[in-house]
Amino acid sequence: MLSQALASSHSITRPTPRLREGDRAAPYGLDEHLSRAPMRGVEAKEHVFAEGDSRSHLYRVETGAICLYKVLPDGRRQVLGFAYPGDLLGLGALGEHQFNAQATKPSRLRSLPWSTVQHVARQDPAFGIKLYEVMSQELAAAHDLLLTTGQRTATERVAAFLLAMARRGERKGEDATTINLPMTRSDIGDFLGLTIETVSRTFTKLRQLHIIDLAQSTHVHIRDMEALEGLAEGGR
Amino acid sequence: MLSQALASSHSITRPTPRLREGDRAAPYGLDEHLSRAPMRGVEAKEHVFAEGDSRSHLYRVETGAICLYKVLPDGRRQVLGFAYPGDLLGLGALGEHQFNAQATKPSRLRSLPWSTVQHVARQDPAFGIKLYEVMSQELAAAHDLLLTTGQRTATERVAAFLLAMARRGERKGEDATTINLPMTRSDIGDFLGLTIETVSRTFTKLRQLHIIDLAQSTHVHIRDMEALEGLAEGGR
DNA sequence: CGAACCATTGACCACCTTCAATGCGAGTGG
DNA sequence: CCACTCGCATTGAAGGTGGTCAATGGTTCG
Repeated sequence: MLSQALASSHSITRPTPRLREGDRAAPYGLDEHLSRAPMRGVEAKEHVFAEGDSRSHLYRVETGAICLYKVLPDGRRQVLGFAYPGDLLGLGALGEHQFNAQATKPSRLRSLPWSTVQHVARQDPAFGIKLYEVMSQELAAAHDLLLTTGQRTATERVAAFLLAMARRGERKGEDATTINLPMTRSDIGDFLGLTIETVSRTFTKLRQLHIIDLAQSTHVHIRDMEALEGLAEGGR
Repeated sequence: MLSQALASSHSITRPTPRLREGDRAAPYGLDEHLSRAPMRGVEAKEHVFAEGDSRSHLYRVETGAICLYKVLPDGRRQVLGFAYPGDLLGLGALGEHQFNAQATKPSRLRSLPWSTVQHVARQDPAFGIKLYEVMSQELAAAHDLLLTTGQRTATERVAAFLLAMARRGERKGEDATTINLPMTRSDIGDFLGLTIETVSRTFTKLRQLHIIDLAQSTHVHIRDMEALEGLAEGGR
């Protein structure tokens, strides 16, 4: 058993946990309801919901990008993740929302009242299990981010972030070497636990190393994928 | 609606998100099975399971304390949390465990095969929903830890950690001003994203400020709860 | 064209890490 | 019973990474 080999900690070599985006795909049954649900448009910087709001609706992002974050009383902000088209929004313990959800650019979402979700749950006894699996993926994504913000250096964090974005685009059929960043440096910094200056300097450093191109600040082209992967894993 | 007031970010004042321990209480039905489940003993430093192991059992901690962590290839470690008596262990997406679970001291756990869990799920249509709620709490705890490791200073992190431990003890009927730490400085450091030296120095600093007493390294007495709360919230 | 916002770059510095030595407590064997 | 050892915690000194403060540059939008 593996437990034996782990008698002392710090001795494990595994595939690096990657910074993953929680793919919040909707379970069957819910999909149909969502596809018929009314569309809600939000402008850039507008909030879909805020921490403390009662959990009135379940959302699915159709277009745009939503930034999920928590704030400390003095304004320091931690971005927990981003929701992209196809992702579910608003899942979580009953009662109130535990974080804020703010559009980083004009976006559209399908919104389904929780009463409908509960209706679906009653129809489908396996529905709860599916929600559980969605939450498990969210939790795994949060754990990966914890590992990143808690242990990695600035360069590693930015490299891991870019790779995660590239892979996300790839899964959606886009070119893996081309990344479009639908968020500001501030969003990225607060996501990775860095300041905007450090994020910017790290981008510049990657550009000077010929690992990426930066035509515009929102448009990244990966020149050297292997180097980027090397940096993300422990290249400091 | 609150969304209005949030048109610009960084303008929110809410009760500070506290570093919370995920109370992994078992849903009804499962409890009965768990109470009859065989007990498994683990020694200090022994692993209950490792990342990559197949998810064969669901555990409930009966005595002791279990450290949950992930490691990077070069050995850097992020502790995701600790499981104490009453907490469930081994929940998560199907397939493989996503992190390691290692006893910090001699511990005992009830272990239930996943086949039994699935049996319970078939009996109780609401069981999935309960699992979902448990995972939601886990996710909220992970988000709080993210906010802490990503944004707080060393002093704030340690203060928040001590407060979380004090409140946990309080909920179990213990004196809120007395904390027993069933883990090493290394575990605490890897939990908070700090080195053992910084953790140790911060403890010393809190002692010199007459906020805590440190009879032994594992035994903390809180002298000034309000000061500790102040530090945790933004006292730097 | 001007204004507002965001990103970049530079200089300085603080906090935390790193490296190293010492202290302390528990367990073991002489 | 004491000496020895091992693991863990504490303390000190030095250095680096990333933060802070500030100025400049670029882009978008009215």
